[in-house]
Amino acid sequence: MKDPDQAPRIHDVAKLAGVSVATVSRVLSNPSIVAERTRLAVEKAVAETGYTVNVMARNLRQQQVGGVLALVPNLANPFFSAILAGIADALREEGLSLLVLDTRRADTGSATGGIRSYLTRSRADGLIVLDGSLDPELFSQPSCPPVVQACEWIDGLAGPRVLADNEAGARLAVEHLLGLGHRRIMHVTGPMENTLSQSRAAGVAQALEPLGLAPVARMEGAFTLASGHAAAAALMAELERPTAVFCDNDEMAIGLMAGLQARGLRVPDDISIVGFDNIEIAAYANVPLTTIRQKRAHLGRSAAEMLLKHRAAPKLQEELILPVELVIRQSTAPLPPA
Amino acid sequence: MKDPDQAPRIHDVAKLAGVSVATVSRVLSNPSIVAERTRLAVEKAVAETGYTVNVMARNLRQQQVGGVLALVPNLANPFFSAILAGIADALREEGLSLLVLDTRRADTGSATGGIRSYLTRSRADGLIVLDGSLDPELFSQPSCPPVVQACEWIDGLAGPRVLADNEAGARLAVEHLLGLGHRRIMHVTGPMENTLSQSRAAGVAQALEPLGLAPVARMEGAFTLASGHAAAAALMAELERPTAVFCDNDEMAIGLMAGLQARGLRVPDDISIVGFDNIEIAAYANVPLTTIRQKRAHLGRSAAEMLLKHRAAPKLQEELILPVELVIRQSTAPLPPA
DNA sequence: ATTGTCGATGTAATCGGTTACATGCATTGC
DNA sequence: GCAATGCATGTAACCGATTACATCGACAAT
Repeated sequence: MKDPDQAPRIHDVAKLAGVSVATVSRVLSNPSIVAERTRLAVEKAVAETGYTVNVMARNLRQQQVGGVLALVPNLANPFFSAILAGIADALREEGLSLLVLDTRRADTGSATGGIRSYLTRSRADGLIVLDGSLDPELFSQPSCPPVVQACEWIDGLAGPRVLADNEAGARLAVEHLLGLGHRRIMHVTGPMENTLSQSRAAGVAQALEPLGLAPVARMEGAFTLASGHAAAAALMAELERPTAVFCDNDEMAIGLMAGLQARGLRVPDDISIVGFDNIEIAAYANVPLTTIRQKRAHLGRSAAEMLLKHRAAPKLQEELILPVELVIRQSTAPLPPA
Repeated sequence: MKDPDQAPRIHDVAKLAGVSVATVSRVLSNPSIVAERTRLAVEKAVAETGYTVNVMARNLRQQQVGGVLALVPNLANPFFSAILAGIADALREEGLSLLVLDTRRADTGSATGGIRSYLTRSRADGLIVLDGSLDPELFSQPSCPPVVQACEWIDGLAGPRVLADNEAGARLAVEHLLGLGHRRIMHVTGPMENTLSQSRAAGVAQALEPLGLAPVARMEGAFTLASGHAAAAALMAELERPTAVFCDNDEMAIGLMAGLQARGLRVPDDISIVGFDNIEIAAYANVPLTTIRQKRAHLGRSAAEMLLKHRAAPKLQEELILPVELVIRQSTAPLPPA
């Protein structure tokens, strides 16, 4: 060994074992085709040198990166990190690693820096897009690896998707309220340019239309605690005060609940609230929150699995819709007699 | 162009521009040393072919990966994802990408698969370790890239660290309770093998000792809502019921609060509660939570910056301790006269 | 006129593996 | 005895960039 500080290369192992580099490579990647004697000698040499393959060199030769890039709007948001955990799980099982890019902070503008420079086959073997607000044109370059959209989706971007059944979820939530006798229902939405908000609004309409109803009020929030809290003021200002509220996510529901309680309303006695997502804290809120369960880790896992499938089979246009379910807790109650 | 489906290589651009590959490379990486005429011709050829560099090839040649790996115990935990967001931020500014590995799910055992195979220079230019429960021996291989520990730390692993001031935080929390007149104080800890829990326990002791006091009860939780909730039962069972509780994180504080309220105790009238972390929801809890603010994104950013610094300068043993502060809300009140 | 310097560019080695193809040897069939 | 077959292994091309070194022309100094 010339320079003991340098990491050993395959050449060093080959020399020590008295075989060629090809044989060493074969022992590492496909041991069954090399003779037992040779294999043992090579394994011994590997152990003695402490050799590990240089992943970059292998990747270059094999024309693959060994990793998948997830584009998330906000990495700090637990909603997305739960999905990421599912993605990471599925990838690890395939020996792939997870790269993460926070799209809201990264610069979309310049062609050199920014998101665009990550969207190439030489950086990732595939893309999982969790941000529905991106420009579909970003993914149109020929060098762009296969894409799977998850959770949110981009209008004008074809290709495989995996989504929760947002319409059904919103419908379930509102039907639950209707079943309790509520008729004056408010809807606190996410940003309406968001595809998620749009399909939840559609679900709300589907539940109300058969009765000839519509939401008595609608407020556009931002999926944040603060915007839910702000909705409390809007609600109090309504002439015909709603008796129930459906919020597009649990954070807004919790923010709203805090805001209403601060104003002296009791949940569920004075007003019923339903959220969406079933985040962990929903069960531990002041008044445990009735909500729609959405399996986020499972959604992430499914997205990763779909990506791996599509890497092999060419791009069929697949759409996987995951079921959701209603979790009844204590934030909803029958409409009291007038 | 022989095969229009193939991504163009630097060779193709060179031919189109009528220059050598070296010149193209120089235009891309160090434009100032090539003549204006040539540069423009190359840039035109780049635009026409839609060329983008092959990152794998560049990385192999330059012996760097262009990415940093974060080891997190649980990716779905918002506590860590906020730190990750800070890390991602700092890395992006340097043109590095973020790789994430969930250490609890990955297999630590086998030498081939598992965490070990990620801890090599050919996979990441550096490591940010957020999991204090890992075996220090993992990082002792010569091929292991530079490591910075953040938030938690590993006993027996030297090297740079960035931490919140856990001792001071716990001390502040308890001193706040003492200042309100409380003397019977319970401590709900994280797992005691966790270095974080240990230093918070030390801070608690520092605050109590001058008065000759000790926690009247201590319960070991798991940093989860559920374990906080479980602590409520333990608390009620105490003969000398505490008048105040310090919880090692906000999740346990919120779980505890829910559990106590379900048992008819009022916060803060019957009992005061302090958390740690100042997670977003702390302000929107049923009773807004008094807690210790810890800037998690900033902590992540500092860790990344420290890593980048140590990549250049050799390994000085640096330890950065970030200040924390007390945020007083409504879950704490003066001890009522007996 | 000759030499030296400098800036711009080209040539080719290099990073560290994988793998198509070639080779050599032993076994088998005729 | 000789060709055919097959297994184990070696040789060298290849992945696609970067960059040390060589080259060349123009211009300045002697």
